[in-house]
Amino acid sequence: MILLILREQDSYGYQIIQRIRAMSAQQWLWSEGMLYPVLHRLEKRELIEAYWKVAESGRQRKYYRLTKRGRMELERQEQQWRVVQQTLSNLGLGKKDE
Amino acid sequence: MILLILREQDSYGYQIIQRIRAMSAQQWLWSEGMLYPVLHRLEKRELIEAYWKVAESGRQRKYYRLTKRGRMELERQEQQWRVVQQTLSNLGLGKKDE
DNA sequence: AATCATACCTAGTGGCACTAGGTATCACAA
DNA sequence: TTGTGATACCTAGTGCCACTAGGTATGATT
Repeated sequence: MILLILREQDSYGYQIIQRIRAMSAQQWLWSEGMLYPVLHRLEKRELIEAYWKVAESGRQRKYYRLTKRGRMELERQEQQWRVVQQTLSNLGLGKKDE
Repeated sequence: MILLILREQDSYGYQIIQRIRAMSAQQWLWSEGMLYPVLHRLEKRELIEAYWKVAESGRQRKYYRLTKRGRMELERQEQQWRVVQQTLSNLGLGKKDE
């Protein structure tokens, strides 16, 4: 999800959480304590990279950018996702119990 | 996935693995070491229940049956799944990088 | 008799999801 | 001016669980 968000545009932790919350119709309320370790892990794997930037508000924000490796990883995961979807669909997901 | 399989019909460990393998076009190769602990956990949560049965082959097999609670849990998870799908779709999953 | 497929199982490890904190700045109200 | 809420970053600790790597046993095939 983070990689998807960063493919749209560079973003920062707090905003990523808001975005997920909004896109899930308030169904997913990711805590910050969850997010930042994930971001750092993604950075370590060189799927994303960080840079500091001062917003118009005057606040420092740590923006993240998708790297080339990140883009490749995202494609790999989209492929995997299709397998998951296809498999669950084959197993009758969504169909009512007869 | 296990609950989905058991909604179709009662099944046993070894067969469940084969089924997942087949339904995923050989993309998912679940090990038995993975499966059995999960089955036991589901049983403990009373989402499934086990019974021994002798197959025509003469072998003892431990069949699992979906319980009422299991059926309810499966519906809950299908709901969750729709949220996940919708959210990822909203975030542009599947769309090519522009 | 050996090997393969079937059929069940447990122990151990490492990673990670999640909770529960902490720090700091800015805006705004009491 | 202090206190509250939103913004914005972070770490430590716990406990579960995904996964690997084993083990046992039977029936069928070679």
